[in-house]
Amino acid sequence: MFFDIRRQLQELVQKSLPTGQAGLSSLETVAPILIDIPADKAHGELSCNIALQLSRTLKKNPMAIAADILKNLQQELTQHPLKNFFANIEVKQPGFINFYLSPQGFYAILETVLNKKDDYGKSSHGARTPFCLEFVSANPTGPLTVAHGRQAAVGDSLVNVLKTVGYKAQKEYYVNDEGNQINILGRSIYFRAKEILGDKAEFPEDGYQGDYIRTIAEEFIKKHAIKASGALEKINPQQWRQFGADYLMGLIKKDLEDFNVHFDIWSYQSKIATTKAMERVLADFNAKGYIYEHEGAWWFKSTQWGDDKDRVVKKSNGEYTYLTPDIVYHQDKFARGFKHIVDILGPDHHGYIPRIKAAAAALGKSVDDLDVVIVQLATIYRSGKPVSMSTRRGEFITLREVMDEVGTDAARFFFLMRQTDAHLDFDLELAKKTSAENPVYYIQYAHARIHSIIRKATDESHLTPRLKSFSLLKEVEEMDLMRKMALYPQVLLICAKQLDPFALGRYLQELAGCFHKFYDAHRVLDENKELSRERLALIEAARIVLGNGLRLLGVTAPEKM
RNA sequence: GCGCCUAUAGCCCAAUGGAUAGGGCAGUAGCCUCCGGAGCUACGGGUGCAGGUUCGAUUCCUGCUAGGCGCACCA
Repeated sequence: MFFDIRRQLQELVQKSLPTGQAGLSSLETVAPILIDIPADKAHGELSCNIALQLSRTLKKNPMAIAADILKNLQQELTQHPLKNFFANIEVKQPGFINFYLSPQGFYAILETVLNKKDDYGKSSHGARTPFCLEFVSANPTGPLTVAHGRQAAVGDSLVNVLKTVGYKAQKEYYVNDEGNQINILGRSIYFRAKEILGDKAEFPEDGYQGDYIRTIAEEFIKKHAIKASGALEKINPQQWRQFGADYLMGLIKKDLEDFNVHFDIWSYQSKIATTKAMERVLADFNAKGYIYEHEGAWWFKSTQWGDDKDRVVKKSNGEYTYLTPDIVYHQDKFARGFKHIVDILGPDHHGYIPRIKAAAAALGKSVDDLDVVIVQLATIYRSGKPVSMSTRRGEFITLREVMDEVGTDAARFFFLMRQTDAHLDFDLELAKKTSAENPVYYIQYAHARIHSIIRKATDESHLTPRLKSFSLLKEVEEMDLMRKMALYPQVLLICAKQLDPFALGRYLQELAGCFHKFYDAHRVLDENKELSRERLALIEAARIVLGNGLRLLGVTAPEKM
C-alpha cells in the first residue's frame, strides 16, 4: 500500500522543490528524494529528509527549505487524488517533512490487504530476473545436521521471499556424488559389512564412525543376500559407493520434505562435472591466460580478481581439486540462463568466496553476478548446556532429532531468529514451550485467536467483515495495527536486498504484538454491529498478513491450537 | 601472521545513515461476571575504547581491545 503512496509523494515532492535557486540543476545527483517510514509514529506514517540533504547545496537552513517545499506541496496536493489521505503534513526539527495519514489513508491500507489477500506483499520489484539459490548441498555421506537445517531454513524462506517480490528464483541442491568423501563412504560400509559377517577387520582411520553406516551395511547384506564375508571381496567398490550414496540421499530427501523444504532442481556432480567438462573449462581458462603451471600442478590466477593467492585446479598427480568441478558446475548454472547465482554455504567455506567469485569472473561474468551467503552455525542447547555436534565421532545432533523433538514449525522459525551471518543459540526447551516466551507460538496464537473470533462472529451472530467504506475505526490500537500491516511489503524488500529472511520473523512478532494489544483493549464483537463488522475486517486483514508471512517462513498458520 | 564475523540494560536480541536507541526474559506492581490469560498494562535499567566522514553515526571508514571462526596440490 505504502508503495503507491510513497511513489506518488516522491513525484509530488519532486515537483515542489524550490526551483530557480542556486545549485538546483545538480539536485538529482546530490540527493535522491526518499520517502521514509519513520520508526516512531510520532513522526508520522511517512517522512522526507530532502530538505536536510539540500541544505549544503542551497546554502540555506533546512527548516526554511522544508517550509518552502511544504508550501508548494500543499498547493500540488489540492489537485491530487491523495489529497484526502493526509490528516496533516508538517515540518519538524531539524528539517524533516512529516506526513500523517488521515483515517481515509489508513482505511486504504486495510482495503488493500482485504482485496489482495494471499497476494498482499507481492511486487514486481525483481522484474522476473532468474535467480538460482543453491543450498544445503550436503554430501551424501551422512544424515543432515542442524547446520544443514539452518541453511535449509534460510535458503527456502529466502527463495519464497524473492519469488514474492518478483524474482524468478529457484532452489537447487547440488549432490556431490563423487570424490574422496564418497570413496570413504564406500569403504566404511564395506568394513562394517565385514564386521557384521564376523570378519574382524581394522576399521579405517578416516572412515565414517556413525551408527548409520552399520545400518546401511546391514541393508546391503540383506539386499544382496550375502552369507559370508568372503563374498564381499567380489563386489565392485563402485557398488558400495552407489548403494551408500543412494541410501543417504533418500534419508536427506525425506528429512527435507518433512522440514517443509522442496527443491526445484537436483544437480549431480557425476553428470555435470565430467572429466571432459573439466578439461574443457580448464582449456578455456588456459586460452584466456588464467592458468599457469608450477611444480607440476595447474594454478588458476584467482588473485587477478582479489583472492589472497592463486589456487590449484589440477594437482601434480593429475587429479582435480574441489574447485575444478565447482567451476564447471557454476558454468552450467550460468549456461542455464540464471542472471544471478546465490550459494548458501557454511562458515567453513568463507575462505572459498573470493575463489568462486574469481571463477565467475573468469567465466566471463561479473564477480557481482554471484553472491555467497554464509550461514553461521547454530549451537543446540539443552538445559542450558551446549550439545556436541562432532560429525567425526558420530555424536552429532541431526536435523531429524531437532525436528522430531520441537516440531518443524518451531525449528524453522528458531533457525531464523538471528541474522544469518551471526551465531545462533538454539534452546530446545524454549522451542518446546507453549507460552509467550516462545515467539513462534506467540505468532501462531494470534492467528488462531483471530480465527476463533471470526468463527464465533459467523456462527453466533452471522456477522461478516466489512470490505470497504470504513468509518468507525479510530482507536490508537487500530491505527497501530493498520500501520504495521502497511509495512509488510517493505519488510519483504529488505529481506530480499539483504538476502536474509531474518527480518520477516521479527516483523511477524511485532505484528502479532499489535494484534494482541488491540484485542486486549477493545472488543471485536460489540453491541454496535457496524463497529463489529469493521473490527472483524481489521483482524481478518491482520490474519491475512500473519498467514502470508508465516507461509514464506515455511511455518504453518493454524486455525486452532 | 593474514582474512571473515561479533561487541547495545543483570541475561537474550532489534534498529533500509535519521528525530527521544526498540522488544523479550528476569525483578517489582497490576488486569479474567467479557470475543481463546498460550494474552495485556505500568515501573526502572544503555551503544567496548580512540579518532574520522556527515546537517545527522548503533549503522560507514581507520586504529585499538575482547570473543568466535577460517586460512591445504582437503572437500
